[in-house]
Amino acid sequence: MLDNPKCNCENCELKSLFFDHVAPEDLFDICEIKYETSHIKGDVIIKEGEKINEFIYLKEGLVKLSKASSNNKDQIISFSKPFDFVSLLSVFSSEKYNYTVTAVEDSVTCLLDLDVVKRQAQSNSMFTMDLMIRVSEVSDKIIQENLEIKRKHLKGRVAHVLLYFSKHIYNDTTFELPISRREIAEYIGMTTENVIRTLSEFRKDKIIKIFGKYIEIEDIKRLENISEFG
Amino acid sequence: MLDNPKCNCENCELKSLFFDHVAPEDLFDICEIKYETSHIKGDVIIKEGEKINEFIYLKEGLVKLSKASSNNKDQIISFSKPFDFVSLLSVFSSEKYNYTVTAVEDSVTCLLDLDVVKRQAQSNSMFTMDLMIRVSEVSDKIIQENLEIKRKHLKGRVAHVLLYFSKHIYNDTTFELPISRREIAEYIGMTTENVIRTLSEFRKDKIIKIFGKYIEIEDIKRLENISEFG
DNA sequence: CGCGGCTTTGATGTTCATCAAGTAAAGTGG
DNA sequence: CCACTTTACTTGATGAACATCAAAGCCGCG
Repeated sequence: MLDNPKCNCENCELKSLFFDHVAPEDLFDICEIKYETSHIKGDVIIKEGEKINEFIYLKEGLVKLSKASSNNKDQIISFSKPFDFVSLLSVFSSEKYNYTVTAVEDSVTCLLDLDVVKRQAQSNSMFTMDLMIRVSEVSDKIIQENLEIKRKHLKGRVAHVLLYFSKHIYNDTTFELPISRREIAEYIGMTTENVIRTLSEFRKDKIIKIFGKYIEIEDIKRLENISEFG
Repeated sequence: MLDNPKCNCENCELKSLFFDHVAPEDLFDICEIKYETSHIKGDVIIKEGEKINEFIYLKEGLVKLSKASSNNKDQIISFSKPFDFVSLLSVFSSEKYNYTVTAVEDSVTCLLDLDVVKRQAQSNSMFTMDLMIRVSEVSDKIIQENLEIKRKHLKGRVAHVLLYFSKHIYNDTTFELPISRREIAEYIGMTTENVIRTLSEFRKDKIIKIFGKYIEIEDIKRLENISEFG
């Protein structure tokens, strides 16, 4: 029964994140109703204000969490890859999504009916405990990251973002920036022009190399120094 | 048994927040080991870095949640009164407290042994669900509040803080500011001098009256306008 | 009483946003 | 596939917003 070709949740690498403490037969029920969706870069996965009907989690890719502000300016709250999941945020405290989630790389999400998940949560305390720990971790990360950025100036913030993608997302000193200069600006709360100026300055100072969206960190020590004290 | 004079949790006005779904006998066990503590204004209730041994919640008063930054500057993350509880944040995702909690008004906290609470959480899914909803709400509030502040300029931020205390904390257009000008600055990410200048400006423009820590909002419409667009 | 922290105001300089203008890249419809 | 349009990127010049420095009065507390 668990070999049902439609249901490969047993082998899902994310299973242990949420479903370690769910009985196989319950997992099968959940799995039966799941819905996997592919999104290409730029796709809006969740729109703020929409009613929450599903429990959504990210299987592959990279997404941004944002909120529309006045005069069509967005604020980017955080980025998430699989394993540090985001749609958790509103799911248990609100009827509607408070934030928009957009794919910044091609992504795959898995949708579960929220009522089924809630039912499971109400009857299976170990599962609920797992969820709560996740919710707590995700929130904590966002709050801490925002504090970090807040206490820095322009250069420190740009350096911070570069190091964030290098260390936390790509594990490489060379990577393709998945977002535009404007999105960096929306994330760190500065203007696009000043983000560009700062990147150019880092280039002139031989701290990074820039080829369009491709970034190569040449002098990570100095970048870390700027992030910390600049 | 539930009339045990040492155990008045049955009548605690916070009971329904966390303990609606806890069986009376379990509640009694939890209650037996509880520890109520009074703190005067300025007392540090939780220090960042300390090991988390208790589940702490605020019964009375007002506290601030902060984090020490470099060169002895603090960043204030949020304020909490009873019912929107804060120590929840780290409790389930970390071994140690990530933030410092300080009383900004005389406060009373109730401490429960964390293991006992965790044991309850692991066996009582409705209780865990209640907790999770709380964690989710608290985090969401903090994130949203920080976004609001971030998108505003100096004047808008100061106006925002005044309205925050007026509307969310005191429900009155006249109130005593529980925090110093410096703490306002630490909360909104500006300098003390500029906070003071802005308050003085509001006074000159007859938007507020200032008597030391006492604030009287004279023209709330304009203050709201400044908060929104200033 | 005097010391340290909080508050206040002014003068000055730095950081950053805004405006402008041009180039490159990427999507769009015929 | 090419002309067209839009969006992203880049640099410079200017001014506004804000931090920093300085100095003085105030208040509470040991």
